[in-house]
Amino acid sequence: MSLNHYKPSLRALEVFESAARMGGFTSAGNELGITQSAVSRQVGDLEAMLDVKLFQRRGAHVTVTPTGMRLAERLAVALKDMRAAVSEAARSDGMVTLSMLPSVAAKWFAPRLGRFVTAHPQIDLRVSASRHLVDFGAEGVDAAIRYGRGPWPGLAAQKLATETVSPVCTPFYAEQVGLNEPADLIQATLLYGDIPEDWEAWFAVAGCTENVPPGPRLGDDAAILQAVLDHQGVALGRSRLIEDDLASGKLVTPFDIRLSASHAYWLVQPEIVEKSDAMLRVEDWVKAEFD
Amino acid sequence: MSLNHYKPSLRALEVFESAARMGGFTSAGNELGITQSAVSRQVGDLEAMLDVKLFQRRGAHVTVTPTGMRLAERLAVALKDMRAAVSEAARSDGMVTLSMLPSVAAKWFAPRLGRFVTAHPQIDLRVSASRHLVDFGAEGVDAAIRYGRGPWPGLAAQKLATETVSPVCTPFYAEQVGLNEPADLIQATLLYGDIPEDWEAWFAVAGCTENVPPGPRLGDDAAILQAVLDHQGVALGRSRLIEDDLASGKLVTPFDIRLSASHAYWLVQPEIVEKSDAMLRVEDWVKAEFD
DNA sequence: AAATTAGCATCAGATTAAATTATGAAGCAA
DNA sequence: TTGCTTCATAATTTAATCTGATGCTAATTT
Repeated sequence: MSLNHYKPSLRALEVFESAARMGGFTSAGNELGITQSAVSRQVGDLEAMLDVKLFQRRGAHVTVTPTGMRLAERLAVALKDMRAAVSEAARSDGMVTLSMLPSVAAKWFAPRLGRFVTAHPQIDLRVSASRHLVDFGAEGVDAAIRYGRGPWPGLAAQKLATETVSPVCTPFYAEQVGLNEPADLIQATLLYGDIPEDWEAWFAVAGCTENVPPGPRLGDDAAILQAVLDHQGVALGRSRLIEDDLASGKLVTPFDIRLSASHAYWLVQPEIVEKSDAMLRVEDWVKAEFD
Repeated sequence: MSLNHYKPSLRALEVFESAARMGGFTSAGNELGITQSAVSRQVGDLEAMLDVKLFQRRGAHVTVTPTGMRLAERLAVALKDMRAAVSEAARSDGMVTLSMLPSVAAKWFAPRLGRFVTAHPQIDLRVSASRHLVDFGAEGVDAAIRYGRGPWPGLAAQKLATETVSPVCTPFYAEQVGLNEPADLIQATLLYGDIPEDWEAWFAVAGCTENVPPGPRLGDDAAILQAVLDHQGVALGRSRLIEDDLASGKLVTPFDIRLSASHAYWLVQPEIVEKSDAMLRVEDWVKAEFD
């Protein structure tokens, strides 16, 4: 029956889609910059190949059949996607997208962004701040700064830095509650973050035998730091994220007792992918900034 | 800079996608049934056209760049869609898909299906039973039987039939409750359907001045008829949907008082689409069955 | 009814795109 | 080094696609 069993050229599909959308072969030819004759042949060949009527001919007019309509609609979507993907790819040269947690973006990256732009004006560096494990290919992300235990399957991970955690609060809050030694924390509001076990671990390191008082769990580290800045309580601050606020005096660490964090910062990238020049420079810069 | 600003041939994209997925030009060529050389050229031309590096070359090996990776992933999805659409279209010849409400499918269509198949063995008629207003193109539906006021914008609607509604219940239930005149319904459980106002309208037609008692609203007409068959109460039955159960004696209409329904049955199709022979025959059959 | 018009089909030939073959170079492994 | 694999490039061939002329059909106008 069908000799040439279906695997029509994409060109034929493209032409057909236009014909269906424009409602005629002449206007489709117009849109595509080819003649009516060419459109007619492509459509005819496609119909023969699929052994399906895509248009009903009646003299000077053609009308899509339901089958043709459905095919055309699906092709239209796919073609649009392809064109969008292509034009994005064409635009994305010299662009590097870095994914990281909102807290890292706000507290580590943002203060350094100005310096990066000065050092590398030709690189279009973008940050995608999100809390989920990013899908590099699908989301157009080139690399990620992750906070975790690493490594991750299928991904190349380079350890950037470890850090310590210690209680932080505002100077005002420390004085108000009277934080002189770890045991005074019993009187304070403890804010719990992404890794709630850390408070217990810190109390152990501090040699404090009292029960660890409970407190609100706000979830997002950026939100917790904001709460601390608002004099809401004491949180365990990650050394890499509180540098700035300590330097400016907005926050203080009332005790000099630090717990080594169980998680570290990593620079993560898909394994099979080749790094661009821009990417390599971003990578070097990130590593340098973490030292 | 870029002479041939982007509008690469779909073939080039197809070839590139394969190369990215297979991780090499030779194996891509293999997959596509062409030579390595052809792949190399397509990819090279594509890169030149977009002015983007899609692969990093190092002697005998190529590695996708992040940009290439992202492009390839998106193309892969689109190409898969296109191929699926094509092979579905090829398969869907002589097939007609009819959308209707589950209640209509169960009570009107199902009893007639055998007859249709006998009369038109060469037509592959499919029924899509759903309660939402179907999107013909996207869902691959050729026509719909709708119950409503019509017409609908962009759609060609032919009125099939009007109908009447009247209370129905099982003979057992009628006797148990003692349904002799409309006022006896006060003692019964009234089941409310998609158009709850109808009970009130029917009471008015019946000349019954009592307050209409409340009752459960089950929503789906098919569910309501099932509840009636289970001796759960009295519902307003649409004449077109209860024919069978009345004929078989499973249901009775205790009073011969009928309300003309505000809604009618319509055969609905997209306007711009050309009906196939199979579709025309289905259409004729549906109309005939509604008389 | 005849003429006109718009739009599609079809054919032979021209043009362009794509693929091939042959060859060279770059990396990698023994 | 010597193979071995794989990609790049160039010249050539092949295949796909397009064109232009012409004929056809159905609808519309005269």
